[in-house]
Amino acid sequence: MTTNPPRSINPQRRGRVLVVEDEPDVAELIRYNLVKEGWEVITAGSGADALKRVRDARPDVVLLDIMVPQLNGWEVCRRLKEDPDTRAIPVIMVTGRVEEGDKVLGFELGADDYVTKPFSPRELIARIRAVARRRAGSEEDPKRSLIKAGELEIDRYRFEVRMKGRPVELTPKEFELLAVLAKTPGRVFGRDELLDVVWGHDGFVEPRTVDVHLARLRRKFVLAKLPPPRIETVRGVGYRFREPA
Amino acid sequence: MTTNPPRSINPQRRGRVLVVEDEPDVAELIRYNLVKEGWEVITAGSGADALKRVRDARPDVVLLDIMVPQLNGWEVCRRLKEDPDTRAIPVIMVTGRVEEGDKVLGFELGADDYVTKPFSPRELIARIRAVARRRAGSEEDPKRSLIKAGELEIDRYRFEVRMKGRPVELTPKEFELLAVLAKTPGRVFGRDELLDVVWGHDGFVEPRTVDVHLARLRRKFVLAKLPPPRIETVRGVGYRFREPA
DNA sequence: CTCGACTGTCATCGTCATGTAACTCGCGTC
DNA sequence: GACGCGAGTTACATGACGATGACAGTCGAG
Repeated sequence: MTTNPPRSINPQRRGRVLVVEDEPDVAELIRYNLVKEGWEVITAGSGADALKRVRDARPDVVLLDIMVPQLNGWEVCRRLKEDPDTRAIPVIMVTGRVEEGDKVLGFELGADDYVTKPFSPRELIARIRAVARRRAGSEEDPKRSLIKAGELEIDRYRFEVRMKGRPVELTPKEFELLAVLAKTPGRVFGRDELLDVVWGHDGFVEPRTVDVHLARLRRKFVLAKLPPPRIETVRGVGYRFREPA
Repeated sequence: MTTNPPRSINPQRRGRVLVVEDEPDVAELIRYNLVKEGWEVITAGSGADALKRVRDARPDVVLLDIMVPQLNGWEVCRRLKEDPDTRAIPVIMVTGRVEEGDKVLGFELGADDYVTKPFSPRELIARIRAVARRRAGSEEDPKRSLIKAGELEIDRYRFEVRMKGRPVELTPKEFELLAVLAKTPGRVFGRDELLDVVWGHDGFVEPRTVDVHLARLRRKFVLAKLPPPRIETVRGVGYRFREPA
């Protein structure tokens, strides 16, 4: 895909992206890459401006830097998600640093995805495509961040996991790991892959660390006298969540 | 082991990295750390040299210092990304300064990531891993990861093989062997060829080892009371997966 | 500041995947 | 039938890999 040489300019209309970014260099960089991929790009330099542009330009995706003047990214996101009229528009947050709390906070406020600086153009495109596709497919589910697998329920919205109806307290990393695995049952995730998805791209972490977190995850279920989630180890490859089938 | 040197068995094969760096000390430091992690490292001391090495050594990742003689890093990156033949190879820029403008420029030229000096070995490894993995993933269509041959299904996505709908547990080598053979039915693969594809170019393995793995492969099907896959032995030549025709 | 929660890394240990040699078997030719 | 070659099979040593426990560092709450 990335190696499509004969792609002409604007091969197909992909949609409209609102880029909220106060730093002109970065904004221009993003615009350049998006336009090259066939997206229509509009920009806003401040939070207040962003809200205005959303209303009159109705973008398909909002790319939202956290540190913008007038209204910060969190606030803009919150307001967008409050308004029934704009709630359905996917928001991708752009953060300069990965702070654990931020990630949780972001999801609570309804952000649909995250990118942390520095990011590669490829990554950015991929995420925009993903959320845009998600919206196109199922128009309504900001609240369907609820994953069910047999007796297991994972509620991203509340940051809560229940097994047989009983809640299990997990740390952010454990939670994310479980959520990612359970979201695509049967699929095997390599350690590096999990690091990418869960830790993001700023984490310089040993792949083995994944093991440790999974061990802790499993133990918490056992200590709560509950059956642990069906996370299987695929030796030499990675981990997988067993399908309920 | 009587006929083999006692050591030099690579712990794990990760891939090949081209390090473009004119300062020998730095280059050596990087090499040391990468080799320790199981990477194969080749080096280039100038931009012109780098381009040459990329063409004949086909690295999986290029680590590119900006300030190298003859052609600077930007230029090397631009040329790599211009050539359809090398465009897909991920490039990580190494910059001495934290200039925002540099980052932008780097991305416009197609760099996939960058690190700024001074960087920790860990960070370097993490980024190389991430970028290499991303490329490996993006090359293949997830739908095409499913191979079907009669009653046999090979699902790379789940790392699972099913015969008549029933899963058969295989080790990585067995899985890879079966997948390679089944992907091109009818075609005869020599042992050396299979070693190349499945084992990679690193460790030197006896060709007869292929036999052993195939034997284990077949046995696993028999033990599962399932018909073994139609892998035929072509005496004096190699093996072939019989077409379902 | 102290405490505790969370996280990342390392060392250790048991298990299993892997590579190799040795032996057996089948199939051809003389 | 003896022989030779190549493939199937078995047995075994090795070390790669994953689970787990211990420990240190970080961060935020109080």
